[in-house]
Amino acid sequence: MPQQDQTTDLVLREALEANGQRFTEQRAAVYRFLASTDKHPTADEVFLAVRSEVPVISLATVYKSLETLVGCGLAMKLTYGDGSARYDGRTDPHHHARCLSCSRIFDVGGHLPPEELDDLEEGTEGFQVTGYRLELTGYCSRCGKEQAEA
Amino acid sequence: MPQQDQTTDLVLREALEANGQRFTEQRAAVYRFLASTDKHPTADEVFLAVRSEVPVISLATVYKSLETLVGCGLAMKLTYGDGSARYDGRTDPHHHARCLSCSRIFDVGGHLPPEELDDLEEGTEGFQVTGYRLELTGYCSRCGKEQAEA
DNA sequence: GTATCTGCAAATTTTTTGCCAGTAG
DNA sequence: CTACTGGCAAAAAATTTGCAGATAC
Repeated sequence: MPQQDQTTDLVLREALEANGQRFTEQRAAVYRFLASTDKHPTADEVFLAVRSEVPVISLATVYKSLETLVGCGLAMKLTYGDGSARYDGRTDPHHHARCLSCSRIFDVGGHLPPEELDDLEEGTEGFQVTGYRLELTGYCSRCGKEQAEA
Repeated sequence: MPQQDQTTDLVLREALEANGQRFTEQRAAVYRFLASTDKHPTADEVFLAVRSEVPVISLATVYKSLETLVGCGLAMKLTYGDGSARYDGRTDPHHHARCLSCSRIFDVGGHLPPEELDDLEEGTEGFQVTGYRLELTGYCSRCGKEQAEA
């Protein structure tokens, strides 16, 4: 097992134990895949990818594992209008850009300055804000090109 | 029919015609309901509400009508991790605050200053930004109170 | 008159659940 | 050991679709 995977496994083990959950090979495989990609796969895509490394895993287990990871703060669940949920292994503050044509998700760095959030919170009347999610919509370079050519 | 409904119907009619679609009583009922509430109902909730006014409408038609409205720019489809999509009849720029406890959605006024968006777009490398969506997460006044009491 | 829309029921898609055997701690 | 997990298959939930009759224009 590569050095990097050992580190990843350790992170996972500690997060699981902190939440009173057990470390299992299936959860590790799901987490390793999520941590290794900058894509934002659906549960089914995770299943297909993981199955090629850990042949014995079921789709239901992938769903359960993903929810466990989300519960431990090691992944984020993203939902868009296209039917299935997507999962993101990055937990540092960042945003997403979603292509309206091909539905792929891209990472965007940076974060809003605190004063902007304060301004927004002013209008919330007793709503206690703990976080936020920002998503740009538009067309990725590939789809934008196709549009221009059409 | 109240004056306001006549205006609402006219808006709908024009938007539909601009998109080559027909004005129907079912679409009007769905749109009137969406425009009259500041809730963010699911398709099923729209169905239940509309059915009490227009007894003969089916859930499938509600789904079709909602998609038509979204296509005409008269409504927005919002998805969260809780299974079903929600629809928002407000089309002016505004944000949402979602309660992590009860899952209700609240409107938040205001919009980001353009320079913030420009900053974000810098990191997108060829992604052509057409819009954005910002969502605050936290606890609404009702659920926040319950938490404090517990 | 004709293309579009609706209602119905059936199909699809996505996600969750119950239950028994297996395994981590 | 004992409780938590995984696999399987079945169920549930959400949404979409095919088609015949109805309707807007």
